[in-house]
Amino acid sequence: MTNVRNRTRQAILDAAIEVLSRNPSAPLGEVATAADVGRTTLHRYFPERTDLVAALKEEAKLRLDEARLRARIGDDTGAAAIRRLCQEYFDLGDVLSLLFHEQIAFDDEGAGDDDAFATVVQRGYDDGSIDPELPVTWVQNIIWSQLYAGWSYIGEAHVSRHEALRLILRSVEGAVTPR
Amino acid sequence: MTNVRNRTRQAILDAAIEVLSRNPSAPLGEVATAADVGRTTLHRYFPERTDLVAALKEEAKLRLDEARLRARIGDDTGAAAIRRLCQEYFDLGDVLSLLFHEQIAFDDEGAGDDDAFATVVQRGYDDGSIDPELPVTWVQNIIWSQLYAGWSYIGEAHVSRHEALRLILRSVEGAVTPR
DNA sequence: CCACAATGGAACACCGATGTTCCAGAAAAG
DNA sequence: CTTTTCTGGAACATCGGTGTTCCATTGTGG
Repeated sequence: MTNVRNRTRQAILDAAIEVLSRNPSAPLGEVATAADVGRTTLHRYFPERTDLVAALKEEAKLRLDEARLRARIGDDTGAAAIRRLCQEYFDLGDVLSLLFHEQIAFDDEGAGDDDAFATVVQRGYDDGSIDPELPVTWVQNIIWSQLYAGWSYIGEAHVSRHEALRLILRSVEGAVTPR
Repeated sequence: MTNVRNRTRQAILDAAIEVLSRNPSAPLGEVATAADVGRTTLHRYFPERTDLVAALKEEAKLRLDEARLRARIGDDTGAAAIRRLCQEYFDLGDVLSLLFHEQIAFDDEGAGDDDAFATVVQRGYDDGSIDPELPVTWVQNIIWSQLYAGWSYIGEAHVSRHEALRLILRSVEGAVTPR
């Protein structure tokens, strides 16, 4: 039934996120294996590789939106909102690496997201928690790059997720706060 | 003669840096074309793809070392030294993207480089220009991720190299300075 | 000018990933 | 239990990148 199909489809997507985030050009067979599914079945759900990648972008965008909602970026000062946003994004884990390796990142998030983010930063300019010298897009870049740095740091330095998150928040705040 | 050979070899390496930094899995034919060289010739200098990649790592390490020397990281405060290091690294351009896409980055730079860097950061701890809460490796991560962010920012936001560098330096300094 | 080195194009075999088809077995729905 | 759906393995054709060989051409150095 459609229930089974959804479950299989989701299993494939999850596996794809895990595998392709580490190696964007991994063969589809690896994805299928990771999803505990035959390669045939994978092709049944996503006829071509591009179809899988497209669905993956959708999925990523979805999770990104959810994270943004959880962060309640409308509350508090701009900097505080961004801090919460970083925390939520951090928990996305593999999705982040995926967003990096593919060039799906910023521009592609959909206009709605960009606007919401711009509003937050603007609020930060006004309430004095974000340096007005830094353009909105640059603030965005800082966040992404620090998140990526944090995740790779976990792998390199054998550090807990918690500690990595602490460093990320510290660095982003330092980079964004007016001097 | 060996003179001609060196020139050809270098042309291939330069082209490889340019092409593979944008797309690490680009076919060798593209590299050859970019180098104005026949694919046959490329194979004559680098029999297998892995040979080219290895030589590329050498070349990158070389340029990295040169940049570090130019930065004179032994002088001034720790933060000032790191600032100059960022400037020099920034000028490496494509090499940076290459170092990112391959996993050649940090760990692989050779122990000598790591030690030199650790010394600088330590000096920063002592002279109060770098926050002692931030581990050496994390400072390293900040630098790399901000440099990468800066270069992608140039492509996205249509901003001059100079402006991107300014933002990088501003952000790194903010992230590293004790509060 | 001559000999030798270096080059690039063409043709080839090879390999791994991709996408397709077919079929038999498992699982869910009725 | 029976029917229908979903699955996964095997076999296959195809395609693009890789690495090799051969040969004719260019050009560099003596």
